[in-house]
Amino acid sequence: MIAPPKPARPPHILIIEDDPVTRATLGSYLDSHGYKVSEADSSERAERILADTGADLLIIDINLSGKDGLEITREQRALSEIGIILVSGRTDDVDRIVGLELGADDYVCKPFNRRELLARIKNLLRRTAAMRRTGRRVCAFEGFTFDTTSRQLRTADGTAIPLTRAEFELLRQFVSYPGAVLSRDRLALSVTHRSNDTTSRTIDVLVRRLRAKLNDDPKAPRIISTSHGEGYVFTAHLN
Amino acid sequence: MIAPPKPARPPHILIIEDDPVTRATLGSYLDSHGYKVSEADSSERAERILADTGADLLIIDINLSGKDGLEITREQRALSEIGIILVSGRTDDVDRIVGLELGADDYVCKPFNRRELLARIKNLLRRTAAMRRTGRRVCAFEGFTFDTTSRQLRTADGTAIPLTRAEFELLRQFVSYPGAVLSRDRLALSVTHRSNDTTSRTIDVLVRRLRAKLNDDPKAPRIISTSHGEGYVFTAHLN
DNA sequence: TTTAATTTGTGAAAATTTGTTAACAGAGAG
DNA sequence: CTCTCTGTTAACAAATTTTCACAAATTAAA
Repeated sequence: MIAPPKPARPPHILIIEDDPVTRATLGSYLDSHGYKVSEADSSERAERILADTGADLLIIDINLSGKDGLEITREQRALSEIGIILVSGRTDDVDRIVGLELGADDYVCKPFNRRELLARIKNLLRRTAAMRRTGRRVCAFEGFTFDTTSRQLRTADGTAIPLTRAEFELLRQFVSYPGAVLSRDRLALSVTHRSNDTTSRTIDVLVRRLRAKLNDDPKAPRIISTSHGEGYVFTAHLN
Repeated sequence: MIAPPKPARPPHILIIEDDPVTRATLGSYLDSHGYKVSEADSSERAERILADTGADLLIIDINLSGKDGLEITREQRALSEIGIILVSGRTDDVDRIVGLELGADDYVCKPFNRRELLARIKNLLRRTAAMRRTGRRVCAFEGFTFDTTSRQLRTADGTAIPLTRAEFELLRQFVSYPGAVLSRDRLALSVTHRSNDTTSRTIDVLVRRLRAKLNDDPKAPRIISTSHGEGYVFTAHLN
């Protein structure tokens, strides 16, 4: 068995805020403190970013047009243990309590002190990092989230796509070694229970089925590419 | 090898507050919500309690005579990852920021809303749960609570679901090793003491009955997933 | 460029494993 | 002793995985 490499990367913070000034100011402040920052002006954009790249922590303005911050909180908390900090323009007890009871980790009112928010972010990331270690490992790519603990693959809108054991093992291998060409032999090692000879088409058939579930066209693959004569490569952008 | 049952505790909250009225009011409120509550009027008594019984979460008044709340925060954070919520009579930006930067998870100002504080406590305990999980006797998942001491399974509304001995042993194995694939052989070992019977369908039938009691659809399982050719996995996330 | 050799994609059948129902034996309670 | 409940087994249905035959694509050679 091969140990999965764990590249150290800065925590990824997604700011969901429709006021451009607040968003940009906060974004550059967090960026200057070494975080990877993404910005979204609506729930749709946010969901897109989460599906594509995932995030470690969400900073959500509660007063968004369209789907509001509380709704996003409810949905995301149902899907994962991601850190959530709500930001509101009003000092409203009801909003605050509802937000916290939906599972938001924190609630700060504008105008907030940036240094205070940074301290809260640090503490929350420490907590969620600890949880990630003992808990689940989930990654996101091309509009899918893949949770290796609950063995679930979901689309951006949260629909679960059932995977068979072999499909799950295969995808787990791929996301563990993104960008690396994996030979059929090696893939078979983690997927199959039988001793496979070189003429076996098992992996090819499995790749085909997995591609179908990922809506990946074999003639122009974006997620699992074929490396002729060598094997297959996971070519989607991870996290 | 079957893991021996270890002692469980409901979350233990230690209130460090020198005003007797605030302390007693908050204490009985949290007690009525099912937490184990201890009270201390000084850092000395708090340290004594922590040394004697430990705690999962500290609620600390920042303005204590003698060693103050910030000092306690610094010391405890150096010692452990215990949850810390600071309470202050003043709305003071400096105190708040210093407290948070020392590693306090939260900071609330008096007069605080009890329901809000309860929500914050719940969220924080959920975050620190991963660290306390080792050796729990009671666990919760997907709307169920499972008590390995009283051998009871309950739904969210408190309805008891009777489990047979075999079903109980099976579920205990699953919650003891969440996310791990458990072979039929191993499961059979803990359920009955007849092992190495490859043609037996006993475990399958038991899993089916357990799934039925947990309302888990075998075609899209969320709690007990099948790992074809290997066994079964507990895939719900433990709260 | 054309052709041959090799590799990959595809659909479906075969082999294997799991899900389901019902019946059966034995332990324990009354 | 009879009755109920639990665990086990058998038989068959359904799902998963492997194998196979052949089409399509890619590479190498002429």
